[in-house]
Amino acid sequence: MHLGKHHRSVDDKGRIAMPAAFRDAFEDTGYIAKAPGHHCLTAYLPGDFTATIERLESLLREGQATQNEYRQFTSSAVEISFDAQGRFRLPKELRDAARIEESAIVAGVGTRIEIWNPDLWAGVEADTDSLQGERWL
Amino acid sequence: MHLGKHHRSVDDKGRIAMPAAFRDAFEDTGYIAKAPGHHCLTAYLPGDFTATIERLESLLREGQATQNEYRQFTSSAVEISFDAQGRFRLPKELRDAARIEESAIVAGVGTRIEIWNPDLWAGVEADTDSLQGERWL
DNA sequence: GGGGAAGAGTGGTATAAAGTGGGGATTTGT
DNA sequence: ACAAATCCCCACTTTATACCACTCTTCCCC
Repeated sequence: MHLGKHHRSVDDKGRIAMPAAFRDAFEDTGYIAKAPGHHCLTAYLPGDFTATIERLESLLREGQATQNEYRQFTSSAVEISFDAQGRFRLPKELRDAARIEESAIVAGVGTRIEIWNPDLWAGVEADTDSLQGERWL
Repeated sequence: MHLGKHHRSVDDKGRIAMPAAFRDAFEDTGYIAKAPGHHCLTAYLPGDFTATIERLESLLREGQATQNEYRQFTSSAVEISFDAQGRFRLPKELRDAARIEESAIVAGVGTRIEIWNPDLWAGVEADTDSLQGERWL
């Protein structure tokens, strides 16, 4: 279970410090891919990533997903590793896709971890139209 | 069942003493998240928090809740722990969201525990328009 | 009622960890 | 061979965490 929102600087080498709260969940490596819709990126623990791939492949066999969806997801994904300070490198390709420049929001979203352009994330928080917490509080 | 209202100081490190009346209900940890509408914060026992998350995820699968609702709730949440004096640390992010500065009201609200800016809490107590206790007294 | 003990609430200090920036060697590609 | 990108260290600043000290109230028990 991943919780909490963290603002992180992105240096000119594309390095981002994984928040300590999430870091322990990763052993040595992890995976990052474009989220469907490409508004943000999603970071996966190794086990979660392979499970996601298998789920997608299963949908593919059942005709519930397209080959191009499969192509986009797998080809956007990269394996990441951490340096001695707990940082990982986000390839320029993925930074551009999510419009991430000098800083980013790393958010724990329950089952997943998302990486956002701060301005786009502000849009998520401004979306109060859907706030109807009475239903689940 | 949580009852009672307690005024607590918040020091410059964001520490708040959990009222002794509530403290025993928490074993070692608990969770705090922004309440929908963000007028206050809600503190959860570990079991209550996971139950709430599961309720929300269930609504999400059924299309009764949005991804942004899920993002807002999970990314606002933090796990808390208590020091030897029974205090927990409230991150600045959450203090700002609930406009909590040098003191706060910690109130037992039956099924949940809420944390308020004292002035905003005064507004709750001043709201006598909606008092219609005849129906349930 | 007085004295003492225990618990609750508050404040401060020291230590460890997290986050950030940068240099230089090595690799990669052109 | 050269430029660009990547990797591996090292250094510094800020923030969090653990620890210790003190006050005040409450509750016993004598």
